[in-house]
Amino acid sequence: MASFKGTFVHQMDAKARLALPSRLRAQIPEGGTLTVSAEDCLTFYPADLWSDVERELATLDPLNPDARDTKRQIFGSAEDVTFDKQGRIPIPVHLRDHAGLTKEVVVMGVGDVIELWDATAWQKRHVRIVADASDIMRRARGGVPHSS
Amino acid sequence: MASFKGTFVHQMDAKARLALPSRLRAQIPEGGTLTVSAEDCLTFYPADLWSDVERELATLDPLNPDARDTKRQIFGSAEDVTFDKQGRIPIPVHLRDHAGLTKEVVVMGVGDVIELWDATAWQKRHVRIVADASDIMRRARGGVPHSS
DNA sequence: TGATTGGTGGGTTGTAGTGGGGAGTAAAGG
DNA sequence: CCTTTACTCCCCACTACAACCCACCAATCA
Repeated sequence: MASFKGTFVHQMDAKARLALPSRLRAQIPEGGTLTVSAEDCLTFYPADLWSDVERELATLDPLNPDARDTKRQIFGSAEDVTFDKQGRIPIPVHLRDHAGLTKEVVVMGVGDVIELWDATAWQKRHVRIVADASDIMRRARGGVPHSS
Repeated sequence: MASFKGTFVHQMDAKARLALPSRLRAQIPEGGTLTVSAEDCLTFYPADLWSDVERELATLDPLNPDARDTKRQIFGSAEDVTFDKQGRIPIPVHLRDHAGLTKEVVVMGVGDVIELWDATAWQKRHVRIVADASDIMRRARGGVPHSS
């Protein structure tokens, strides 16, 4: 299983291309799947991990309307991405919009996935995380619902 | 098994032809079957999956009136579709009407099937799905009956 | 300091999406 | 039975975008 670490700031160019850091890219030569996160960022799943997600969704009951909406939300916003010769991936418009990506993008290794944040959006969230670090980490175990 | 992902907006032309995105089309060179969904949209089943659907429907109890209506709805409106040389499929009138398709059509990969939505209809539903995402995904697992 | 690797930018080519014309086929009507 | 009409399919043409290629710059390491 891949283990992604570290934070990098990269530039998304005018053609909406984004270079993933070679440190991270080295672990996923075959590419993977990019989709929206529950937060205002994007999540990149390596190919093997994404197939786990699909297996999970396949177990949902096709006769349940909520299950269908769930699959629409997940699959509909997902995109397969591969690297060009320079190690860049194109970011589709709807994903760009969801995460509010403009130019400066924070690429972050988060264990088994990679997250993409708009630089200023991440900055704001980061100071909050640092400030509340002890509380957050305590609650992380509990499963206590939290207010955004 | 095919895995359809992504959301695309395509134009249905005056002759009621609709081009499927090449990303999706590449997975189904032989065409498939188009029919109505439980929601206000159309569902495209790749050829191999459609036979599963038929098998599934065959297991429904013939003494159950709802089962009979279900079979009428699904089989009665189903149409085999193949691509023309430009990768387009013709949308029959009754299917167009069911989904309220006019010109702008949202083509969405939803795992093992492809769904066709009228653009504005999907837009409305999408904001609702996003707003209620956590509830919907919880119910998707539970099988709790839902309103609307 | 030279070489190599990683990130960024730009030009070019191929292909996907769209629209319209024309031929072939089947249905409808005289 | 022949004619007309409508519809479907096929083909061609245009446009726009996406993928590929090449070149440069900066940073790191020997």
